[in-house]
Amino acid sequence: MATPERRTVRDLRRGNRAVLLRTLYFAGLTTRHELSGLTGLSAASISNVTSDLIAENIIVEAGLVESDGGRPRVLLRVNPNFGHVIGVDVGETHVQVALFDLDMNEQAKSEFTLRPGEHDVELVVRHILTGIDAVMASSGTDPAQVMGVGIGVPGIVESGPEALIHAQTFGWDAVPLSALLREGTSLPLYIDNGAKTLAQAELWFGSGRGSRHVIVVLIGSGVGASIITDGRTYRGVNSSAGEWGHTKIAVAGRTCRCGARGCLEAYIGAEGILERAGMTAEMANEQAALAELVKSGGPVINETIDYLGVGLANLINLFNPERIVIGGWAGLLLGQHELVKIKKAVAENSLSQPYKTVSITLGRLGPDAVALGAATLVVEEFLLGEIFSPTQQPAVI
Amino acid sequence: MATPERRTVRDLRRGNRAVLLRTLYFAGLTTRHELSGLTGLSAASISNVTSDLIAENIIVEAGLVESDGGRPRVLLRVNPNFGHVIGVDVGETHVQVALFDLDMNEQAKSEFTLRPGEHDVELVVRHILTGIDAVMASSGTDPAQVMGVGIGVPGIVESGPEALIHAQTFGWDAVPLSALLREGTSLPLYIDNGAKTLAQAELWFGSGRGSRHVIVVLIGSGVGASIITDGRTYRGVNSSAGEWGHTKIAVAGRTCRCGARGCLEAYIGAEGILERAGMTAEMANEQAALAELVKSGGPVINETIDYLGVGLANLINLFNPERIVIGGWAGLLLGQHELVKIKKAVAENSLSQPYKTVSITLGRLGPDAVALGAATLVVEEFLLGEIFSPTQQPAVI
DNA sequence: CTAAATTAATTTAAGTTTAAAATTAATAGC
DNA sequence: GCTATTAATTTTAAACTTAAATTAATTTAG
Repeated sequence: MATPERRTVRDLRRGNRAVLLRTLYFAGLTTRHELSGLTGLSAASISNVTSDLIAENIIVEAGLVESDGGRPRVLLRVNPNFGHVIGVDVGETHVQVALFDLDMNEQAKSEFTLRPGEHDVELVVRHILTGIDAVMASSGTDPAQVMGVGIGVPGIVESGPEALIHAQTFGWDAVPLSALLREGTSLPLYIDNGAKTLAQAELWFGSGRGSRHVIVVLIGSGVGASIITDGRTYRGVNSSAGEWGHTKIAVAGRTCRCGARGCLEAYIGAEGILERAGMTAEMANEQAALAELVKSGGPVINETIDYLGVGLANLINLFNPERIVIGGWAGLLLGQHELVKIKKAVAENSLSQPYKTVSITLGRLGPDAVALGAATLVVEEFLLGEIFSPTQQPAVI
Repeated sequence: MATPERRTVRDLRRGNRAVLLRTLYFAGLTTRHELSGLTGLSAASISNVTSDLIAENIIVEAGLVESDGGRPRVLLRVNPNFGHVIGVDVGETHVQVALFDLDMNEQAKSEFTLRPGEHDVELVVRHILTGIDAVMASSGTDPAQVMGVGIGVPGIVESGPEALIHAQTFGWDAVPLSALLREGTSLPLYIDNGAKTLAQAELWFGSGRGSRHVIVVLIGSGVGASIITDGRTYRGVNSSAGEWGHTKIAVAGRTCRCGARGCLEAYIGAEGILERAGMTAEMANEQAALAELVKSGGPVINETIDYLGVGLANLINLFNPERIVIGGWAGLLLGQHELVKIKKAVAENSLSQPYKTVSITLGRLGPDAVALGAATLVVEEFLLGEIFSPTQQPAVI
C-alpha cells in the first residue's frame, strides 16, 4: 500500500516539468504568466523550466501578446516538429497507419484492407511494418524523428513485460504482438485496446475535452466502453476493464457470439440489431443495411433504444460520470437519429441523482480516430517530460 | 487538466511524511530499516521524519529486534493513544456510535434503536450527539483527544461546502446533516455512504487487505457496492458511484421499490427474495425468514444465485477487479451456504480473462462494521500527516 | 523624440529537502 | 574490556523552489 509518489527533490523537478509541458500542450498558445496561474508554479520556476525546455527545443516562443503599456508577454507553445508519432489501427476490416506531428496533424497515411476472416497474425504484422515504412517515406520523416508507435488492437491487451493480445474475433490467443513487431522495427511501441485509444482521442480532442470522468461507449459490430476516471483511462488489474458489451441485461436471454446469454452486445451490437430485425446481411453491406433500418424506425429500433438506455443507465448508476460519449459507427448512426429517445430511455432507467449531472453526447471524431488515439499513447509518454530527444531515451541514472 | 501534485519542496516533505506514516500504520511494528525499504526513502530521510514524528508523539518506539551482532533495530509503531476517533452508523434499524483508539480497538459504544419508519432527521441528530457525549463520558475521553467523527449514512452523500444527504428509504431529501450536527458539536465531521464505509473497513482490516482493486458488494434489504480503484474509494463526479442495486438486469422486469423496473435489488435484495418466494415478512423477522429460506434451498434460491451471478459478472467485466467481497447480512447468509454455486454462476456470465484473476470471498467483519469503517474516514485524514495535535488543526499558511 | 511608467521575465539570495558520506551508538563474541 | 558488526544519526554537498531584486521591453505623456 506504499504509494510510490515523488520522493526526491529531483523527482519534484521532473514532476513540475511534466505539469508545465502537459498544461502547455493542452492550452496551446500560452504566456509564461498564464502558465504560472494554470500550474500553480511561481514565475521564477516557470522561467527556469521553460528556459530548459526551450534550450531542448521541446517548446518554442511563438509571438507576442499586444500590451497596453509594459513589456509584452511572450506566447509559448509545444514545438510541433520536435518529433513525430505514428498511430496504428488494427480493425476488423483494415490496418491503418498514420504519421502525425505533435499537434496531431496527419502528415501521411497508409491503409491495408483485410478480407473477412483474414486476420492472420503474420499478415497483420507485415501490414503494420510496411505501413510504418511507407508513412515515413512518403512524408520524408527520418526514423530518428519518430518518438514511438501507438497501436490500437481489438480484444484484451494483457500488459506485462511482453504485451499479449487476446482477441476472440481475430482468433488471437495470447499473441505477443510487440515481440513480433520488434523483429522489424526498433521504434518504441505502445499497444492498447482500440476502443480505449478511440476514447482517448475523444477525451483529448473530441467530445470529452475538459471532463475528468467520462465513459466513451463504442458500438459497432462489437460493443465496448472505455472508462476514464480522473482524466486517465481505468484499466483494472489486467487491463480488461470496460467490457460493457458482455454485461448481461437479461438472464437467459439471446445467445451472444461470445457464447454466453443475455449480453448487451447481442441486443445493441450491429449484428444483434439486424438479426433481431430478421435480416442476416453479410459483412459487406452491414452498414448500409443498418442505416436503412434506423432511418425507417420501427419496433426493433425502439426496442434497441430501450436496451441501449438500460445499458447506459447501468454505467451511469455505477460510475456517476459527468459525460457519456457515444461512438462507433452503429452508435453514431443510432445517436444521430434517435438521441432524444435514447436520453429518455436512459432517464427512465437511471437514478435521478446521477442522471441529473451527466450529459450524453455523440462522438465528434468519427469512427476512424482509432489511429489518432493510438498515437496519443506516445504523446502521453512524451508529456511525462522524460524524452529529451525524439528517439534517445532518457539516460539511465 | 492541470494535475495539482506536489509542487514545492515543502510539499515533498509533507508527502514523504504521509507515506511513512501510512506505511507504518498498515505494517504495524516495523524498524526504521524496513521502513526505508517499504517507502523507498533513504535511511537519512527516515531518520529525519521519524524523529519529527516521535517528537510530536505521533509515533513511538516499541522494543527492539534481537540482533546477532551489531546494534539491534528499534521497532516503531503509530502511537495508538495519540488521539481517538469516533465512528457512527446511521442504519435502517439503529444509530450506533463507537469510540476507537488509533489501533481501532473499540473503547466505548452506544446504540439507539430506530423503530420502522421512524427516521426523523431531528431524532437521528439527537441520537448521534447524545451518543458522542456518551462514548466520551463512559471511556473517560477528553473531547480534545478526539480527532473527528466519521458518519456512515444511507443514500447518496452529495459532497460540497455543506454535505447533503439524499436517502430515499429515510425520506431524506437534501438533508444538511453536517450543518445540523455542527450546532451540537465542534468536532470535525466526515460523512460518507454507509456501504462505502463498510467497504473501507473490509479493505483496511478485513477480506480486502492488500488488494488495490476491490469491489465490496453489500446485500441487505437494499443492495449497493463500493468500488475501490488503486486503493481508494471511487466516488465519481457526485459521490454517487456504486449504485449497483439499481442497475438493470432485465428490461421491463420486476418493479423495484425505487419505482423503476428490472433492478438487481428487486431480485437479490432481501425483500425481493422473500417476495419472489411468496413471503411477505415484516421487518422484524425478515432476517429469520430469509435464513430459513436459504437453508431449505429450493428454486427461488437457485434463481437468486443466478441473478447474483449475473450482477457480479457484470461488475467483473466492467471493472476487472482483483477481488470481490460479499457483505451485508443477506449477502453473508447466501454466501455462507452457496458460495460454490455463486462462483459457478459468475463464471458462466463473465469473460474468462477477467474471471481468471478475480477472487470472490465473504466479508470478514460482519454487517456491524459500518461504524468502524466510518471511523477510518478520520484516520485516513490523520494519515495524511497534517494533524499535529489531535484537535488542533494544522496552522493555516 | 525622450523619459517616466508599467509590466514581463530573469537573476540572485535564502531557505528547504534529500542522498551520500562520515560519525556515533549499541550490541555480540572473544 | 576490546573488536567486529550493524543501526541510527549527523554532517556535508547538491538540487530545487520561492521571494526579492534586477533587468528587459514596451507604451504613453510631455
